[in-house]
Amino acid sequence: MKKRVTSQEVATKAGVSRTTVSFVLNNVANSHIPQSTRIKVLAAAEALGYVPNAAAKMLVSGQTRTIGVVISQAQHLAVDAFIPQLLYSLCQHSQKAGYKLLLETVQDVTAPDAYLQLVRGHHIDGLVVVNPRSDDSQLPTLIQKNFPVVLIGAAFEPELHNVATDAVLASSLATKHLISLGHGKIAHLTFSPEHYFATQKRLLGYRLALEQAQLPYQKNLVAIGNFSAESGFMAMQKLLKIKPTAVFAGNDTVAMGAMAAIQQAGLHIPKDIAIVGYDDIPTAAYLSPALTTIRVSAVEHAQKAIQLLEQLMRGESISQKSISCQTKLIIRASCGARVAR
Amino acid sequence: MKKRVTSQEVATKAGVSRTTVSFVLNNVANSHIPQSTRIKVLAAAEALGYVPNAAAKMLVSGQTRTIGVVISQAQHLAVDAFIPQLLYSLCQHSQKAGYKLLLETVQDVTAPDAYLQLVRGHHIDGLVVVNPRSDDSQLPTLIQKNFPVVLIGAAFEPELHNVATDAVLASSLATKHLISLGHGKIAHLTFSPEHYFATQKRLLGYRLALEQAQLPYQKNLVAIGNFSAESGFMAMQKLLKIKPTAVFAGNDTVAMGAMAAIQQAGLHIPKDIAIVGYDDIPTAAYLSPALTTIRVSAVEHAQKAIQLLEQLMRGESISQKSISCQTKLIIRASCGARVAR
DNA sequence: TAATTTAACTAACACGTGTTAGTCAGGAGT
DNA sequence: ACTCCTGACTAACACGTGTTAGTTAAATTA
Repeated sequence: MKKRVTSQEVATKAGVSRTTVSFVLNNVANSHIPQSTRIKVLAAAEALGYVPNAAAKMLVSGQTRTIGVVISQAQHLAVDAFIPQLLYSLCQHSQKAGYKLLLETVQDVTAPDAYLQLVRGHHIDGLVVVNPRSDDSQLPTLIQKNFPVVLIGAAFEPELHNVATDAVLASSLATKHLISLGHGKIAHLTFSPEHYFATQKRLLGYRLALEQAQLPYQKNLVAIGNFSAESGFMAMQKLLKIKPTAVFAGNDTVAMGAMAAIQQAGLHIPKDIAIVGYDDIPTAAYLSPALTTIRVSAVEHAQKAIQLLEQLMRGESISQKSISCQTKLIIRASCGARVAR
Repeated sequence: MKKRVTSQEVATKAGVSRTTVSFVLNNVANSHIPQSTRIKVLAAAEALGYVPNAAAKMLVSGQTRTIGVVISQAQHLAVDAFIPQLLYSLCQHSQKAGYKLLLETVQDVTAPDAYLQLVRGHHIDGLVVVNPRSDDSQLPTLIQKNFPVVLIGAAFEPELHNVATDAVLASSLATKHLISLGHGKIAHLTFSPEHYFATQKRLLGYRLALEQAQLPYQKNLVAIGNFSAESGFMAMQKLLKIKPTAVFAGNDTVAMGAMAAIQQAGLHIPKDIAIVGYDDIPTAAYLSPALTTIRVSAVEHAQKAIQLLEQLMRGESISQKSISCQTKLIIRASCGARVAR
């Protein structure tokens, strides 16, 4: 049945006090334990298969060694291929730093303060929020209470610590690439509704590139996606009526939907319409044609976010609240710059 | 700074004992609390923003209200689109049942008993293992100790509780569909190495269908994938040398890679080579051509797994250890049965 | 030799909660 | 008048750990 081994049992078996057991197992400095007893204790613990009770440890230490991960608007997880990559890397790096990962998803309909309960109940020591919404009013409250929070994706308030790419720059780069290939009627397909900050930034980069090339910004050349390939497909069908010669898509998943819409309309990529995506998800290179896209490193985001969060949890004050990750334009066949994979 | 509110403070503020506070907040039956004091306590708790300390609650109750999710060979998460769908649904349903989700990934190189620490340290009340490996020796040990474990994907030992589809049947169905379209030289591309039980089952279904149609089983028509589109691409390149007229892929992600390899070789899908996938990931309908595939409901898997796990955690004994989920053949353009999406 | 330090160890408290066993006043029953 | 019950409430223990403040005996120092 349930056989829980306590440190008391280890102590009894080793013929010492519980305190000594604790000193040995936690390698407490200045505790003057001779090698002989140390070995006795370790042997007893091993023999009994002792593992300290997590709850008791949390209670006494006030720390949970657990990081909460909030994915706002949870359905992304199932639909957008970038989030899983991020989650995987977060898992890796937090594990390496000795932290567990508590996954929390937030629906639109649900009260958005679900993760607040985790904090108040002392379930977690720190929080990572993926793709935060600019209308999330709870986050500033947390920061104000000095709780360690790191955002992945653009921060909408200057006091928030965050890890992100320069999305404006990257989007402008992608758009300029299309301009340099001679396109003048370039559409933009967002990957999410406009109240997401990341979407606002990509849209801005697109506009900036047009502006610098002295091309007019036409509002009807912008279509709104909603994370899924399906939303990309439908949005592209609307765009096709205006006959753009190129599309810059807000992420690779909606780009896939857009490509399907273009091809179903009997048009050729990139001959009739060129397309550039964003994220470089693992399957991007294996589409037909292979997708030109902005490479964003999920690994780098995760690693830097965990590192930043660790500093915050240790109570260190951070000078630079905003950390930037590199991006790179990966040229494949879908933009028409070259045909080879 | 850190302002943690205890039940003692609530008691003091309400002018009652801590015990009374506990009775009110936990709605303990037969505790004879009049409405007047009940209101006082609730008001005080509300005013102070009291949230019970999770660690203390765990310690005294012995329960954590947390479910562990183990993803063996973690990189799947980043690469195979079915796992995120599953994870999302697991999140949904466990949340609904009042449980938190602790995410644990297991590498091949890492000691596979990482999740064992979670169990022994009483971090979690139950465990869900996604796509277990048949060579995982720790799982039977856990079951033996009566710890609640549910596998998603085929169970490799009869005593293990599991939720899965009849993969043999579904794979046979997919293969038979290709046979019915007149194909005689049908290749199979696995989605993972053969020591995964799910892969063994899909391979078996493929062989059974060939057998029933009196087609020979040729070992060189089977190529081994490794979860990613990239692995599918490379495996397909090998298969192309043998010139099959159809391919049954072990999942949609490797199918994507295979499609890229076929098209890059200048061949047409489905005219030259037909292809059928497995899983029906959200983007399957938006490939070029749209992918014919076996639809597996991640939602159904997750829902049934959580339900089963709940029963186990409540200590109920289960009569039926193996729970089956439905599958369905979704016919799209890639098999050539019809051209329309 | 007496005083002080030090190595080796432990008793006891704190963490915040759920729960059992019990106290106390007042009303009902005989 | 005495017992018995019951509504309203609480003191005190248990959960398993980390840690502080001691307690011995031996070793070092004055």
